[in-house]
Amino acid sequence: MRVSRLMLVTLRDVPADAEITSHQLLLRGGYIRRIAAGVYAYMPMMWRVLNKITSIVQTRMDGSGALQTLLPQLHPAELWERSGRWKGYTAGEGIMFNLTDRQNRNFGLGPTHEEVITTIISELLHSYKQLPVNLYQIQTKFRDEIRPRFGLMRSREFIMKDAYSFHSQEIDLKDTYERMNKTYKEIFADCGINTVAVYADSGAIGGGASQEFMVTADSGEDLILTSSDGLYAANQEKAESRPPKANPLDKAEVIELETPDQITIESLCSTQEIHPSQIVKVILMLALNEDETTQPLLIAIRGDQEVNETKLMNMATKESGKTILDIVQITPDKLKSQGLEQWPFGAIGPDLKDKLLHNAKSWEKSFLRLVDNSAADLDYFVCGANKKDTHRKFVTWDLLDVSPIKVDIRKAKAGDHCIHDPKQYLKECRGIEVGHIFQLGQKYSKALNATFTNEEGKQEPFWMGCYGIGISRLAQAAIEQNNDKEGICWPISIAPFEVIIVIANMQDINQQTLGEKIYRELKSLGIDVLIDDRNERAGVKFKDADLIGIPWRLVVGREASSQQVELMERSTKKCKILGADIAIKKLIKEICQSKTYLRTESL
RNA sequence: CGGGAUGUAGCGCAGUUUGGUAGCGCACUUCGUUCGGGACGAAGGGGACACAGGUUCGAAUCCUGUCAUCCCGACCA
Repeated sequence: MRVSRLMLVTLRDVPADAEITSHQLLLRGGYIRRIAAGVYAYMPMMWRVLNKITSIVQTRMDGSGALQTLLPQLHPAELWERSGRWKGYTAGEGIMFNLTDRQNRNFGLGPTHEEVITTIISELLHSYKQLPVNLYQIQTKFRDEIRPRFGLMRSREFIMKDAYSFHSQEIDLKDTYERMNKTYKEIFADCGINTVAVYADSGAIGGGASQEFMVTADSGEDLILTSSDGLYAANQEKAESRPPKANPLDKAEVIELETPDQITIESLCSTQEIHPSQIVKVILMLALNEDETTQPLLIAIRGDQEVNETKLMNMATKESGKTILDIVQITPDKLKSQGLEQWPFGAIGPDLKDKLLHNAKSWEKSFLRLVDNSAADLDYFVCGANKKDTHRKFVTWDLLDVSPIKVDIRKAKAGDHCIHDPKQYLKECRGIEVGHIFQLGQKYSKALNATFTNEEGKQEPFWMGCYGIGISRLAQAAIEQNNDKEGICWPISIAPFEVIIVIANMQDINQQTLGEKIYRELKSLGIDVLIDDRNERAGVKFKDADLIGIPWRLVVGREASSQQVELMERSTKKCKILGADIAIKKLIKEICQSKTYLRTESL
């Protein structure tokens, strides 16, 4: 390809609405154009990058035995109603774009494809003998993100590879899940990016075990906790740890403390000379259920610890048996609108009585009481007395006439000691999620009544797994991980071009002739080569080549008359003056090496 | 949706306080000189100043409303 024909438009200034490096470089290099919030056009060079990633993904997925398909983007609401996700995905802060057709039927624009694929498979496959299968597609997805940001990182229209596997037994699902885990590691390695596999919450997709693949980068939206020995890594949403040791409170008879205006842990501790770990703090929340009921939650946790909202959501769902849309705090306003008297916020103990709810207009009449292990393990502690400006000291759980459900809803933090080995502690870093694999189990097959006949001749819901990779996000994440102050340094396997030939001075006929000759030769060898034949000054061409990040740069300049060229590696800036023939040989060797690596690994 | 900020040429910005009919740098066009790290000179082209009302002899500037974009929280590949 010729730069003169590439409609290459690069920007010197950084567009004001781009915050992170990778987004700025994509815009400056002319790779993408914004059309609306979270909606981007992929320009020709970007499309080449996406195709390279796509092709790596296809090679590896095909190699793993998966079958490629293409599913519709327009989904009938009925399908989503059957799985029970229509409301959650469209109402309130739901992320599914939806519309009605001319017959007034509801449709959604596919944010994910479990419903569609499960329906198809259940219609098509009826026997365990036809299983397992693993189907994937590479396709544009739509999610009406509450806040699109960072260019392709969180866009509303994006390219994703998603795969769905169907099994007759759980063990077989686990097998495929492990194979996908391995395949993903190969895909990311092929793409030339470093990822960390972390344990993850399965979130809205639901189901059992799940793992995310993170590109580590300071701009990442997720917080990752890893153990110092490298054996454990998890998203903070999921991470488990040992709480720091509490400062034990000596045994004594319960006393009441006067604690005027000491409604925060800090003020309580400094005035009463106690340690946060000696307190059981109580947080009052409301679970807004899908069936439009509202369940008050009373959560107790040790004073020096914080609640992990994801874990809380999961435990509250499990214990209440209801689908929860959201969890919000109970505020004085909310009490008022329920026609309830005000509660002594700041001095509430785990034994707050259900009686206080009896006059509520629409809330459930008793608390769902959860206590985090950190608080449940305290022998003697300080807690609110359920009276304004009053706390109690030396309280025990036996004294309180309540039996909350013991759970882990504590937020693990950097510095906490690990579950698998108390000698190890957690460190934190940020990451960009580029892949996620899930063992869905039978969640969707049950909801959609998708069954097969098992070996005993009985109907059984399919065992399912699902596996996603954000293709367009991955492209940007690769830049976030590979750039310098001059621009992008694409890993060669996903670079839009492998080499750029820069003719330093187009006026010089020797340079032009030699440049064109090398261009033809590299092209005939199947190398993705770009030639900068623009009538620009050398400096401009060098700046552009650095900015757009082509891995190899071959400059045909002053030494062209003696067949000498300059070969530079973009990422290392290592540069050599070589005879043209030798430079070509070296290039072929370097580029083919990266390609054969790809092929041999996939066997 | 809540909190904060910004909308002036393709991009980056000034002008808004104190109303007087739009400017700078980059990019673009033409000519000349230059030609290995975003050249220089000269001459050009491009703007209903986000939109809609209002105040005024006169509005980018003042008032009201709307919309869009970005940042901080919930969502996720």
